[in-house]
Amino acid sequence: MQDIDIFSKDCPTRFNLSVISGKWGLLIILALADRSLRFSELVRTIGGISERMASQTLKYLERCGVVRRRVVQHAKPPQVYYELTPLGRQFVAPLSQLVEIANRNVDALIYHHD
Amino acid sequence: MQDIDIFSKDCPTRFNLSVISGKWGLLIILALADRSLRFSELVRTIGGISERMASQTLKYLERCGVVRRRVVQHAKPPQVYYELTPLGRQFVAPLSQLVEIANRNVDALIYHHD
DNA sequence: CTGAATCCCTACCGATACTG
DNA sequence: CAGTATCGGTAGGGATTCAG
Repeated sequence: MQDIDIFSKDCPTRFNLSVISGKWGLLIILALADRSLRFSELVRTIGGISERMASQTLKYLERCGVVRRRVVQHAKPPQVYYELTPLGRQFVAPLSQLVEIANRNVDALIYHHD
Repeated sequence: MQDIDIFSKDCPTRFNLSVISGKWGLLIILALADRSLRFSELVRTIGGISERMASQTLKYLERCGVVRRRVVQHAKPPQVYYELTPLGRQFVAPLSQLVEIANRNVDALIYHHD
């Protein structure tokens, strides 16, 4: 714990938070919160996401150790499941809280023009 | 509350979360968590942020009702303080939790190449 | 001190088409 | 079904300069 300062320019934690700073990371993590999903299920679940971004973001989250990819062998057509790792699961609670806050204040939070 | 579905394509909440999805929003909110800061204090606090992005992001957060701008009159040179609104303060707790998780797992979370 | 203005670049992202 | 490949637009962001 000790010397980590998120306000420091080169703080690795700052980079780590990029798992949710993108457009889709947060949504994917929450989509997988309850149960593992197949690729196409995930795409259908998250309205507006393209297959390209689903694939790309999943790969990124996997590389960060947040998501695990599980292939069901001998299945035709192939089945690939995605699920949160224990590490990824830790993010669910605070992210859910953020969403709740945003929901509660959905009227106040709107961008006020001029 | 009721019908808000974050997985729906046009969910306003999804947009609202853009206050933290950028590169600087989360850091600014946490920097202002303890006390209000002047513009240059904020820039110095958050390592690596440019004046341009500080100004731009603050304006954005202000428009969203998360940050309030307070000008001290009759001060020369001018003093401008930024502070969280009650709405903004709600985000502090979950965001702190995210940072803590990222800190705890700073080694595991690193992007794994190949 | 507190920004606004400009320039420019890149990374992100959407759309579409294609593959095993 | 589960992706990859390619193309191109756009918004995010850095560097620098200027202004009240």
